[in-house]
Amino acid sequence: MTVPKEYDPHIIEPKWRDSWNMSMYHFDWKDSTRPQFIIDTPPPYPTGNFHIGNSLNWCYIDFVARYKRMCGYNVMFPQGWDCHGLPTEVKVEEIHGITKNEVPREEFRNMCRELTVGNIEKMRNTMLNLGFSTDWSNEFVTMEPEYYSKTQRSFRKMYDMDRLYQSEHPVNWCPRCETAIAFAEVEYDSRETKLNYLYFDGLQIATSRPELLAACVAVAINPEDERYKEHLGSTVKVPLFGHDVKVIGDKDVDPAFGTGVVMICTFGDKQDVRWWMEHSLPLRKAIDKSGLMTDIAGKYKGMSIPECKKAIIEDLEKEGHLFEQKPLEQNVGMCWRCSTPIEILSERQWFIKIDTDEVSKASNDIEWLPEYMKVRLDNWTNTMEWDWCISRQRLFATPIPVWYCKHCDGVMVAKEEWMPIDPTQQQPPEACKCGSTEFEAEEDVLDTWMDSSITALHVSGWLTDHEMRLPTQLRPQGHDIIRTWAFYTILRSMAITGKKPWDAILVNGMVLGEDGHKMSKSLGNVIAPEEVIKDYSADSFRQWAAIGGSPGSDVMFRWKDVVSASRFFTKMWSIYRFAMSHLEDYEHCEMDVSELKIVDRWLFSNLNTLVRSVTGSMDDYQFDEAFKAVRGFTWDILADNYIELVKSRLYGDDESGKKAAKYTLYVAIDTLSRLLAPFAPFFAEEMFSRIGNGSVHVHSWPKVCESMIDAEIEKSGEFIKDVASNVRRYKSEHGMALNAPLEKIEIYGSLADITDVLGATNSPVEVIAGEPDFEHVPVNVKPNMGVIGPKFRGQAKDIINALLEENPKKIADEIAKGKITVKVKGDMLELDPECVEIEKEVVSAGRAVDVLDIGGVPVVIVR
RNA sequence: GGGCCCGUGGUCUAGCUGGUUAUGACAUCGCCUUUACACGGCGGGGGUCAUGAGUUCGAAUCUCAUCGGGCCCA
Repeated sequence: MTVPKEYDPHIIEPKWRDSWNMSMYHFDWKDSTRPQFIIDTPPPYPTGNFHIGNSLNWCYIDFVARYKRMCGYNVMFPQGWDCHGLPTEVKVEEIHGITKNEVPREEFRNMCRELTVGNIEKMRNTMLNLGFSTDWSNEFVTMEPEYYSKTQRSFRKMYDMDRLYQSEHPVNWCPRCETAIAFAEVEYDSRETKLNYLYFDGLQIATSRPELLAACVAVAINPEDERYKEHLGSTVKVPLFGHDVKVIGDKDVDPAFGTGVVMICTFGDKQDVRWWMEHSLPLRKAIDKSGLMTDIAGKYKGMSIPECKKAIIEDLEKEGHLFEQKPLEQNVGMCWRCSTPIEILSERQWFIKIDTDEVSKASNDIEWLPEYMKVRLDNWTNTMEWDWCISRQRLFATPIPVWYCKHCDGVMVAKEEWMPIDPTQQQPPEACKCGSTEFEAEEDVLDTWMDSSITALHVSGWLTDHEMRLPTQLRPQGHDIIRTWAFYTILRSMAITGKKPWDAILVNGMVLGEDGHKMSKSLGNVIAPEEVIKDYSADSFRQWAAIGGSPGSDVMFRWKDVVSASRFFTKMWSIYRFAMSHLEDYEHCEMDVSELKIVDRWLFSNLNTLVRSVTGSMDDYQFDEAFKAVRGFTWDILADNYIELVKSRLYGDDESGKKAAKYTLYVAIDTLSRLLAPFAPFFAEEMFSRIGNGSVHVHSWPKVCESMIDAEIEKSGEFIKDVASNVRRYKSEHGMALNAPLEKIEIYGSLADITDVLGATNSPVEVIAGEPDFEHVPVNVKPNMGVIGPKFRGQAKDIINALLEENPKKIADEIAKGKITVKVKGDMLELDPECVEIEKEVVSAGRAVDVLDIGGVPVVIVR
């Protein structure tokens, strides 16, 4: 049982990674004795790079999974991959030097699949290196038939429930990606643009989008606006294009903005859509799907939006319609993937009806950690105006399982038993109601959130032979996708099953770079978890994740945190090595408290307090608190004090004292390896491997032994510790070697057991009852605010001042008699002794000794 | 424009159901080779708790305002 001098994570971590039997982390579908703990793990997008933000979140998940497993839960920590999406399409085009339309649809989709498979492999590898206790028997891949058939079946089910419909409706459109996108995919950024003042016949209007003049369908004013009241209901001519539009009134028009007259276009922005619907205005499409001007733009047809804007402004100026331009700060909606400004186009799309009440109700029934994150979902839910557009004009995604009859206007939605199915590759096995067998396939595909919003259903066994185990217990995710993933998952779970998807949602923060900014390639502050593993270790990385901050808050990545993490392991290893050197032929068996020394019991009292507080912190998902407590105990209590105090016993001849110290060390090491297991699975396993049977990860979480927690023992132990450390300091201050003996140490108090004081100071110790034969001078009166404040309230301040002016000796004498009399503003007041504390100083009376005051007990050192 | 979070020694942070001397880490300075560890031990210096007002005997903690930072949304 040799313990190497140094802990080398680059040997130990791969050793355990490669030898662990991962089936110990599998969820048992048949087990009904243990409570289930199913985690709705986020399925990352397979970019091939498992980045630090993912890693932080996965560390949190793994802390929970390992902890719950040790506490006796039947834990499922599944792993999914959210494969579909545009970035992969773009990457494939780049790698193969093609555009998606140059190869057959299916071939292109295969190229995407191939790239994704490789990327998943790379990310899986990082996860294994980080020591996650993933349940690989519950892995899912959204592009695989097994999964996307569920996406398609969910489509069919919601269609049957009448929660899904097809309609022509304005949608957010990215002209670069040439697809519709949902509101959740729109990001806003402020840009400087110009507000153009134009003449519409006699009316002056202000617009930031003159290129949409061709799409102008009305002019609106505020009905209360006295300046324009007479124009209400009249008609004006649109400059350059010459079509007539009506002047309508709407209270949402801000009279203070521009001229107080706005033009309504189909569509310039979301407000236009509101007005368009409210006033039943006609539709004029001036921009096509590629972001080019259409026929109705006349001579501007075929121009891009910026080109058209420039040309129209020139023409307006030339013809005298433009009379002013002012700079305008504007928030522009952009595609979250490519940052292209979005347009609002009216297109035939598939939508899911949004029942905001249902979502709110479910959200109220879910525990939000931290709680304030719930507000973000509520704000989003309460401002929903349109339904969720779920169709996309892309290739690499779940096909919409629909055909259109070529002979009638019948829509054929695939039956569940036909799924998975790609309508562009297969014809429906049935004829249309009209008898025709000629169909046109729906070429649109589903929004990828349609795949990922059923993860909770998927992992809980929906549509399998297993018993359905919804709700899951925990959804861990970032706050950046509350309005998407969290919102859609709740919506879909409620719609399909009527159940909430999870009991609790744990929201993690973002990882910031060392400069305090969000990590991004352009700022050059990106750190890959693999770098940290290479330079330090996975356990050190995990420790950074644990102590960086409480979940929900953004966490800064700092190398020095990783360094101090690895120092902790060095320290722990050194403690471990020391303990093991004394435990070589140790056989563990239970020991009675009576056989333990005060210092041992002091250690046990602290250890059990530690277990209690760490357990509480873990239950509250406060990993930073939990780990800091473990670290504090290990370093301050175990290493700096306990070990120093028991060394003399361990090296000495007293067998019973030695045995007690060994027992204590053994239990401390065993307990610490279990407490560390969720955080540092490799290190804990290495520790445990020499003292326990099998993997620490299948053992139980330590239980608190309440009877070992004893305030009296802690006080005595603390006193011994203080004597030892004060004597240590005394020797240091007097230039003595720390193991140099003193002539004698006299303790004026009571102490049942001086063994460890003796050992730690290497000096004779005498405990003497009573007062030392030199002066014991009260030097300070300390009013006890906690007692005086609530008792005397308004008078408190005067009492305190009066006390401070009194002679400390007089007060001390009065305390001895049980009553303190003090003169406050002329009145004599009686106070209880508990109202003050007296600080005393021990003054040696000419003897050649030094006196230390340790917690009020005089300790005399004779050199 | 609305909502949410935050402002504590040089840096990061704990405390924030009000109570005496504000926690810890890193950095810094001084001392120390002590049979686990110098990636260590012991000790020191360094804080108008963003600002202002209010409530209170008493405010880092509660209330309001102001300033500053971040995030989400319109």
